[in-house]
Amino acid sequence: MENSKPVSKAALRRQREREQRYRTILDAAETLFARKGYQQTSMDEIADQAEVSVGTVYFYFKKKEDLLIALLKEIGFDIRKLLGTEFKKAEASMDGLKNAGLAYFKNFCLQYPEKISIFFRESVGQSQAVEKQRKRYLVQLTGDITDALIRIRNKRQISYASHLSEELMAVCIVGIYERVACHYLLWDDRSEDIMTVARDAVSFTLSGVEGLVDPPETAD
Amino acid sequence: MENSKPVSKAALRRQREREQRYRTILDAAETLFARKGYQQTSMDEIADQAEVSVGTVYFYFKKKEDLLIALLKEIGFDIRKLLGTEFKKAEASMDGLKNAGLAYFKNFCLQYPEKISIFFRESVGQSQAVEKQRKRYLVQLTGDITDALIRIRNKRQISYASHLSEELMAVCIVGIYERVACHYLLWDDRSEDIMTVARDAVSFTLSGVEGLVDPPETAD
Amino acid sequence: MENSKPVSKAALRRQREREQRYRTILDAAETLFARKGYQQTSMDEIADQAEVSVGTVYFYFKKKEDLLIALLKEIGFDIRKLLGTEFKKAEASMDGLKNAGLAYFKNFCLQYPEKISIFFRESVGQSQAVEKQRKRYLVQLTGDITDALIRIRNKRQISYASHLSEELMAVCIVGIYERVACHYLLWDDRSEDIMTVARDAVSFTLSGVEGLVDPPETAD
Amino acid sequence: MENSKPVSKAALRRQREREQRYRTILDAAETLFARKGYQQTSMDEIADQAEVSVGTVYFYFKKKEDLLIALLKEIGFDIRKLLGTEFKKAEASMDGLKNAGLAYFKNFCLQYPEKISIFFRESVGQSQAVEKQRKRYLVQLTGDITDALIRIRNKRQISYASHLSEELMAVCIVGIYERVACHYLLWDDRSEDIMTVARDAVSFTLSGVEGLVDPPETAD
DNA sequence: CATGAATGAGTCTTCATTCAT
DNA sequence: CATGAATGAAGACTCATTCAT
Repeated sequence: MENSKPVSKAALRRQREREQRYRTILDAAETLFARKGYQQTSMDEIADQAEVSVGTVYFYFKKKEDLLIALLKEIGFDIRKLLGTEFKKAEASMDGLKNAGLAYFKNFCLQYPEKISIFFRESVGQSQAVEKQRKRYLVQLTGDITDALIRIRNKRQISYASHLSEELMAVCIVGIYERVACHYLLWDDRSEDIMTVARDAVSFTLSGVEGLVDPPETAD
Repeated sequence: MENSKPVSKAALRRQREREQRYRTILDAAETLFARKGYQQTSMDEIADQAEVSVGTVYFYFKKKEDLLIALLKEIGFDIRKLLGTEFKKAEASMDGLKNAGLAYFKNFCLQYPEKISIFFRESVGQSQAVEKQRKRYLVQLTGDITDALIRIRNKRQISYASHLSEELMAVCIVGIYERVACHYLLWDDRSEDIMTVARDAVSFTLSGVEGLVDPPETAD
Repeated sequence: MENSKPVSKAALRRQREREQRYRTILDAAETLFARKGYQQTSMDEIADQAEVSVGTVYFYFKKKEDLLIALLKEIGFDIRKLLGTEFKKAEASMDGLKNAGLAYFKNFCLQYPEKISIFFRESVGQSQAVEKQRKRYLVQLTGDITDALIRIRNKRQISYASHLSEELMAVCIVGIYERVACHYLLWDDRSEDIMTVARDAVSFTLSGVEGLVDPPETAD
Repeated sequence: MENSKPVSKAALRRQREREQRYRTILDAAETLFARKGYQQTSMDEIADQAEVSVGTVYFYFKKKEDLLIALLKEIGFDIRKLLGTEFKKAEASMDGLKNAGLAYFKNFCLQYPEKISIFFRESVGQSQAVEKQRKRYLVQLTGDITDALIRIRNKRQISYASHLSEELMAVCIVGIYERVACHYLLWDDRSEDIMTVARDAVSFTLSGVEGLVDPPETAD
C-alpha cells in the first residue's frame, strides 16, 4: 500500500508539471501569434518565449498548426461558455441575447484582445487544416446562437421569415461581433468607446432579429 | 499632321500589350490564390498559370505581396462601385441600402466567389503590409456605408442612438455581408439558397438600422 | 565628289555620337561602381544613369565585365602615361621616380579617387576574366617601373642585390602606391594630408631602392 | 562531489563537436573561396565540401558574408601573432622588423597561399560589411607595425621625417608585403624564388625606414 | 522527457542577357 | 541603332520537423 503511493505522488507531480508545460507553451504561442502573426512566428521563437527547447514544443504539439488549432479550440470554447452562461441566466428570452452580446465585449474582447486577434485574424488564411478547425468552431458558435434563437421562438410562439432564418440570424450576429471587435480593437484601438459601441451593436442585433419575426406578433 | 505621332501606333500597342500581360498575371494569381490559398501558391506556379516566366511576373509586381494587394484593391473597388451605384439609384433612402445588399449577393458573391475568398480569407493573417491595405479598403467601404446612412438620416430628419452609431452600423453591415458570404459560399456551398439568405440578411440589416433610430419617428 | 561628302559627314556625326554614347555609359559605370560597388550595381542602374536603355549598354559592351575591364584599361593607361611622362622628363634618374610618385598622388589620386576605388578595390575579387585583365595592367605598370629602374641602373653603372631586384622593387613600389592611396583616400579621407604622406612615401621608396644597390656606390 | 557535474562530460563533448563542425565548415569555405573565388562559391557547395547540409552551415554562420568575415578575422589574427612574436624576440630593433618580414614569407605565405588569396583578393570588392572588417583587420596590422616602429624610434632616440611618418611607413610595409605576396604567389607561382624575393623586399623595407629617419643619426 | 544540433525541401527574388519591334 | 519587355538560371536563406544523446 505504502509503496504504491509514492509512485502516484511522483506521477501526480509529473502530470501537473506536464500540464504546466503545455500551458506555458500555449501561452507563449498565443502571445507571439497575436504580437507578430502566425506566419511570422517561428517554432524557435515560441520555444524561447516558453523557455523550453524546440524539441519540447514538439513533444506537446506535433505540428506548428496544432498550436494554432489548440488556441482556436480554447478561445472558441471560452466564447461559447460565456454565451452559454448568459443564455442560461435569462432563459430563452431576448435578454439572454442582449446580455451575451454585452458580456462578449466587456468580459472577453476588452480582457483578451490577443484572443480576438488569433480567432479572427491569425487563424484565417492559413492552411486547410486550420481553416477546417476554424470553421468547426465558428459553426458550433453559430449553432449555439441558432439554438438560442429557436428556444426564444418556441417560447414566444412566433416564427421567422424563412426556414433558414434562425441560422442566418446567427451567422449575422457572429459576423457583427467579429467585425466590430476587429474594427474597434485591432484596427483602431478605441477600447474606451467599446461599451458605447457594444450597446449599439447589441441594439442593432436585437432589432435585426425582431425584424425577421414573421408574422409580427399580433398584439390582440 | 497625322503622322506627327508615328510613335503612337507602336507605343499604343505596347501599352495595350503591357496591360494585357498585367491582367493575365493578376488573373492567374486570383485563380490560384482562391483555389490553393495565398501561402500555398508559389510565384513559379503563378508564372506557369499565366504562361510567362517568373521574371515577367516580377517585372509587373515587385513582390508576391503586391499581387495580393493589387487584387485587394481591385475587389475593394468593384464592391464600392456596386454599392455606390445602388446608393445613387435610390438616393438617400433605405431602399438604397436594401438594393445594395441584394446586388452584393446576386451580382458579386454569386458571380465571383473567388474574389470573396481573396477579400475575406486569403488576404487575412498575412504580412503587415497586406493587413494594412486590407484595412484601408475595408475602412473605405465602411466609410461609404456610413456616408449613405448619414444621408438617409439627414433626409429623414432623424438621429441615431449615439454619435458613433452611423459608423457602428456600417461596421455591422460589413460584418454581416462578410460572414454571410463566407458561410454560405466558401464553407457550405449553398449557392442555390443564397438569394433567400440574402433577403433575410437584408431584412436583418434594415431592421437593425431602424432599431438605432432615436428618437423613434413619431407617427403623428 | 560632292555627294561623297554628305555621306561622310553623316557618317562622321554618327561616329562622333557613338563615341559620345560609349563615354557616357562608361562614365556612368565608373560613377556607380565607385559609389556602390561593382557587384551592387546592376546593368539597369547603369543604363538609367547614362540615360539610355539596357539594350544600348549591351550594344557597346557585350558583358557587364567588359565595362569593368574597359575602365581598368583606361585607368591603367592613364597611370602609365603619367608615370611615363615623368620618367621621360628626368631621363633615367632617381628624380624621375620621385616626380612620378608625387605626380601620382597629386595629379591622379586627389583628382580621381573614384578611379583609385575601381582600380584597387572594385576590380579585385571578381571573375577570372577581370582578374586576368587586372593582372595584365598591373604587370605592365610594374614593367614600366622595372624598365625605369634598369635604365637608372645602367646610367649609374650600378647593380642591384639580385637578378630579381629590379622587378621586385617595382612590385614594392606598386604595392606602396596602391596601399597608401587606399588607406588615405578610400578608408580615411585624409585628402588634406595627402601631400605630406606622398612626400614620405616617395622618400621611403627612394631609400628602399638605394638600399638594394649593390655593391654600394663607393664614394672614392 | 565529482558527479555533481555529470553534465560536463556530455556537455563538453558537445562543445567539442560543435567546434569541430565550425572548423570543418570554415575550412571548406576557405578551400573553396581560395580555389573558385568567393562569388563563384555557392553555399550549397560549401555544405557539400564540409559534408553537412546547408542548414547546418547556416546554423553556424548566419550569412554567407559571415564565413568570409570569420576567415578574415582568423587570418588577420594569425599574421599579427606571427609578427608579434618576431617583434618580441628582437625587442625594439630593426632586426625585429627584418625577421618579421622573413617569417611572413617563409612561415605564412609559403605555407598558406590560400589564406593570402582570401585576405588580399577574395575579400576585396565584396559587400560593405566585408570591406568594413577587412579595413578593421588591416588597420590593426598597420597599428602593430606602427607601434613597433615607435618603439624602435624611442630606443634609438631618433625621430622620423613627419608626424605621420610612423603610420605611413607601416602602411607602405603592409602594401609591400601584400603586393609581393600576390605577385609572386597568386599571379606567377614563383614559390621557389620566394625567399630571394623576400630578402630583397625586407632590404627594401629596412632601407625605406632608415631613409625617413630624421635628423640622420649623427656619426660621432 | 528534454535538448538542440542537423536536415533539406522549398521559395522568393535578383539580374545578366537576349531579341522582336 | 535604340528600346525595354521577357527570360530563366541561379542562389541565398528560412524554418518546420526529426532524432540521437
